[in-house]
Amino acid sequence: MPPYDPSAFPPFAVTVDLVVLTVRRHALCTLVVRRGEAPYQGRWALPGGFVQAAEDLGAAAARELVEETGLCAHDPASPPPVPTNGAHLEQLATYGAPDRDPRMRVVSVAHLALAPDLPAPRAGGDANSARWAPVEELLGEDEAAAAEDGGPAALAFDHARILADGVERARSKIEYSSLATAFCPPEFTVGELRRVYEAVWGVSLDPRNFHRKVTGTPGFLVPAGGTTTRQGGRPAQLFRAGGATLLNPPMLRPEV
Amino acid sequence: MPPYDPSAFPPFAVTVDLVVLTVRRHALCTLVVRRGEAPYQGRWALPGGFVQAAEDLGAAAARELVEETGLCAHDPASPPPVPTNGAHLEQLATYGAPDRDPRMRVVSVAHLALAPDLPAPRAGGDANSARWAPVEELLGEDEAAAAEDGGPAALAFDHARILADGVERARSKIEYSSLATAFCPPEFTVGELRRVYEAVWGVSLDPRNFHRKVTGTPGFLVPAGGTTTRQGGRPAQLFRAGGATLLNPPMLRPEV
DNA sequence: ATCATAGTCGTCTTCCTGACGATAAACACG
DNA sequence: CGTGTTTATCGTCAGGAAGACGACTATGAT
Repeated sequence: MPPYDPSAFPPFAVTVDLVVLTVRRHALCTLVVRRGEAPYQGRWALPGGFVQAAEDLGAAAARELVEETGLCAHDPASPPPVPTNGAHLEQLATYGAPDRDPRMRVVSVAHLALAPDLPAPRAGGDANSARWAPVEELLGEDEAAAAEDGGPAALAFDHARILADGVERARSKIEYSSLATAFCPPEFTVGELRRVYEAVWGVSLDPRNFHRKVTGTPGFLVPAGGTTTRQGGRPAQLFRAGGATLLNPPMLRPEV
Repeated sequence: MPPYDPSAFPPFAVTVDLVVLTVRRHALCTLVVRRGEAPYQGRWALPGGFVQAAEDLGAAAARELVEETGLCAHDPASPPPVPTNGAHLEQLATYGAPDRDPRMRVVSVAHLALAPDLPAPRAGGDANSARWAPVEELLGEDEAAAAEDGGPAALAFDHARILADGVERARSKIEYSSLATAFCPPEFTVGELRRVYEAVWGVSLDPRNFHRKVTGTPGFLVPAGGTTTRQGGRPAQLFRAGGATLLNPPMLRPEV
């Protein structure tokens, strides 16, 4: 079989970028790394890197995730061979505007990862430093903050758009799936899960109705057996994520 | 600014593939073209092509759509400059397994297009012929048909997976958005819209409850003023798609 | 002992949906 | 010209889910 005529198509570089989300101190945060070189030197950017020659896109994303956070991706398709603390990882979207990188034509396949609260990130590879940044701070979700912080806090390349798309994906997907449990440790309480919803959506939910909803949906939560008082107050029952991945009827996001 | 070191990353070819869906004779159909060259010579495949050097991904998809169908893509972000018959076009997912094309490393950014019923497709460019094929026939959605037709009807490359993902996206997205109107002509009746849902989901819906639902959702449908009897029976009121793009509460897909 | 905090169980009202009866307006046929 | 068929549209009713909110429980802090 003849190979493609190299003059028939332009060469591209293909990268993966990661939107790694977690909930820290009641706020939705994302992992950003400081760029050490031009362009956008010194600016914050999403972690990412080149896809290698014989590497699948999802594998490249999982590799970058390990390099940046030590998290082992929990691909729903192939169960993890290593019983480590796993994060949810899924493809988000692909960004390939011709001028998105001034050096050459780069197409980036963005992935979305959801992780429980982690210790301070370890800077990996080519990143000078890394941190968890509240997405509200990076995106300037209210107009005033956007006009004020928009300049200095703005992310490199088109990463603000990628981050916004990833946040929107997470916000909508926890409505109708059990994805919010990916933000929680393996065992968690109903209140901790509720605080995840409140942080991701930026709302406050009625604890009683939330409790009725999640405990009344078959297969969503399974009791883990113990209780905990790590949140203070009355001891709360510990749960584990159940087998159900789809939430029907969905959790309703409040209007305002 | 120095360009990238060409040895630092492997070169990729980037293509766009299209899942073009329409409803024909009560069945969900997709556009497929017959391959004229190896590999998979003579097999059906999704239409697609290389992304050009200075072309955005969405623009490449829109260009391929015009070449294959004559449809002008209706990008929600940028309103169409040409008032032609527009189709909905959105990015679907990206497929880049290292061995998905035996000739070289190809990453394909698949797009999903929804169009009203069209006349017979015109074969464009490098395609020997093109046709609208029922997705049930291509995917073999019941096990018996899959075992029987699986061999000869199977699509080239990983296009069966891409098509399945596109169909699933369409099926879920018409639940909570007004996307089903993209399958209809500019003016349509409630019954025609219901038949779209029935064809895409493969179910039958109660006409009375469906009518109550779509006419009771503010901003979903706006009366166009006339009536039609093109479906037979009592004349039905004509509607146009309203401004509301999100359907809340969503249309519920029946269990079975 | 008292208070603050968080969790859990109920109740009530409202809204939405599914099931289905009934009527209306066209056409096809004898 | 009536009758049957088809499709559209309006109404009614019961069941379920969700929002609002009261009440009680079990911890730790002071």
